[in-house]
Amino acid sequence: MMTKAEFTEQVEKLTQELRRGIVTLAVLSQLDEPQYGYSLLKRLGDKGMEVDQGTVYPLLRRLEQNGLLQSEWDTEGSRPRRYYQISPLGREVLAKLCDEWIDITGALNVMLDIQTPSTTNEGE
Amino acid sequence: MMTKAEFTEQVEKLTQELRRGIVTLAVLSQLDEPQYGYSLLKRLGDKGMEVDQGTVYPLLRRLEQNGLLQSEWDTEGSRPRRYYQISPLGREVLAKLCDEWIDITGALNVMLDIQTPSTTNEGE
DNA sequence: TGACAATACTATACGGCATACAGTATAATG
DNA sequence: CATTATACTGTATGCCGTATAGTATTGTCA
Repeated sequence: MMTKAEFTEQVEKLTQELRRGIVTLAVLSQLDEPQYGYSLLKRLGDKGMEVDQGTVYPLLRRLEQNGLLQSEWDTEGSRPRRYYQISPLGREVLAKLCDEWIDITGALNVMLDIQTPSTTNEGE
Repeated sequence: MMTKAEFTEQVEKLTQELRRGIVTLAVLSQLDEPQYGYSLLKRLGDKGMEVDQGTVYPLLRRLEQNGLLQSEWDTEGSRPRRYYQISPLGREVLAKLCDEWIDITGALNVMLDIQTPSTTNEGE
């Protein structure tokens, strides 16, 4: 038997998996202008994507390590901040990922029978 | 330095992460009518979502273990097939996940739209 | 002024899942 | 009768998000 709590837990676990990778896409898309971890965190939250500190900071480091981001310290302000910005390579990758994203959402929305306002309703 | 091959590899890795969890959603959505692994595999492919055997079979087992699917053997046909179908619990979970999916895509599409150079030129 | 919350970052351990890889076995096709 | 497509099982691996803990500064309010 499955209790209500276990049901919720299941949903949360699957939702987490659902968000996986998508957060990366979101982050890359928001780093056209340089931002530091904390500000990015707030910005994503403002736009309706709540992300944990423990997700964002490792993610930023990973992305930089992979060459998709560039960063530098700003020690002149009130306190040291590491500003991240998308790199040229990152832009290329982002473009590819956007394409993939469109494909994926297209396929899935058909399966889920979701009416997307962006897709043209030609045919049928 | 990043070679072309490494670039592609990066994109593929991130795409994989992007698809993560989404495949689950796709599978659940396609199991209103009972299907066996192999037919599901083909069906997903037909709808534009290529998935590997090594992804689908473990996924089906996991989902059944979690109570989201029900399955039974059909040994009467030409060869034994395990037919999977979504369970009542699975339906509930699917509904929730759909809501999440809509939220996530909504937030992300806004973020990605901001990036499109053709749209807003305000602000600088 | 001194305590506490918010800011801002780093580091490590853990668990879940997709994939790779390997294996088993039957049916259809030529 | 051998090869391919079908159809499933099982294990090992790697990556990532999260939890957790830790460090240290800034701002605020009493």
